[in-house]
Amino acid sequence: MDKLDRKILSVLQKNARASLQEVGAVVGLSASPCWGRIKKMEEAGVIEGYTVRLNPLALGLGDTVLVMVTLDSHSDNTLEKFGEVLASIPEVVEAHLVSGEYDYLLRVVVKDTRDYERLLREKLYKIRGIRHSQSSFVLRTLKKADLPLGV
Amino acid sequence: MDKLDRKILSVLQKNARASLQEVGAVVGLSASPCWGRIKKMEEAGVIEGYTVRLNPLALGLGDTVLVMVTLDSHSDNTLEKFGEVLASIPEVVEAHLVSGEYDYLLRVVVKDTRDYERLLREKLYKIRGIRHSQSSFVLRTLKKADLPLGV
DNA sequence: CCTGAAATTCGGGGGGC
DNA sequence: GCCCCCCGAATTTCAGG
Repeated sequence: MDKLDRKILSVLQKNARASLQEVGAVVGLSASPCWGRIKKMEEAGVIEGYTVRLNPLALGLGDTVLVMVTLDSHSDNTLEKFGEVLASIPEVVEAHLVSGEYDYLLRVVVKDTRDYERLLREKLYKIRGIRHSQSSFVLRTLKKADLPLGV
Repeated sequence: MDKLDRKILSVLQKNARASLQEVGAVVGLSASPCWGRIKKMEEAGVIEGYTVRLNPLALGLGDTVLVMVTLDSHSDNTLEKFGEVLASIPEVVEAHLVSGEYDYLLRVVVKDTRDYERLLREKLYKIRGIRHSQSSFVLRTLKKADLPLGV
């Protein structure tokens, strides 16, 4: 992981389909060493995969909701069960155990507020062990940036 | 945007470097119509780009912090200024205007708690117009999923 | 809108420096 | 380590159904 590796990652973060020659041109290498470095970072687990950035609105997913959750009990069992249930709800795209006033922060993506109400009623409110939850709608996204690689 | 398009996106979300033949094999098409559909979705803005999923820990970025911010004033000017300042801080990887008890939720990625303290002191606390802020560390991530495409 | 094939570009892997 | 070159595979274009 030297400066060149970080430069390569920075290019790939902006466009993961850039050809090796394009990557090489930016970082000042030819294609083959770039290829070797990328393979190495894939094997080392630095690169976890390649994905597409989608526009949720264009897909009919108009609302993102941040849900702050507090659990009743903090036993290993409750925690594990909660994780399992969340894994089975596709609208829950992120779930984090956090420090502070509440226990979890979920990011939920839905079509609209009606869809969210349905999700709350049919899925989230049915989860046992939730003491309290608070929903916060994303009204506007000001920034969505790549990881800071310092290059 | 029919079922096939969503299926293609679902494949690309899991692996944006899948060859057109691999994509085609999954959705039941040959390579060329897949290519055409992908191009169309790129032009329509459904696909915003391709990126790499990185392991922050492997890059020395050990801590993710969620910062809830309340502003003093909600004038257009304050709001715009705040956005501009956030744009210039690479550690702030996401910033959302939200409904509810506070105004903004930021996602900040740093090396460690010392690094976060430095960021707070040198950058965030210097921003004019912040009434209150509250930091919440991500202790564990239970889920990180693709957008729900219903396929 | 698809299939299938042709032309072009790219990925993946050697050998030399 | 990197660069250059080669071969097989992928992308992209375009005929025809």
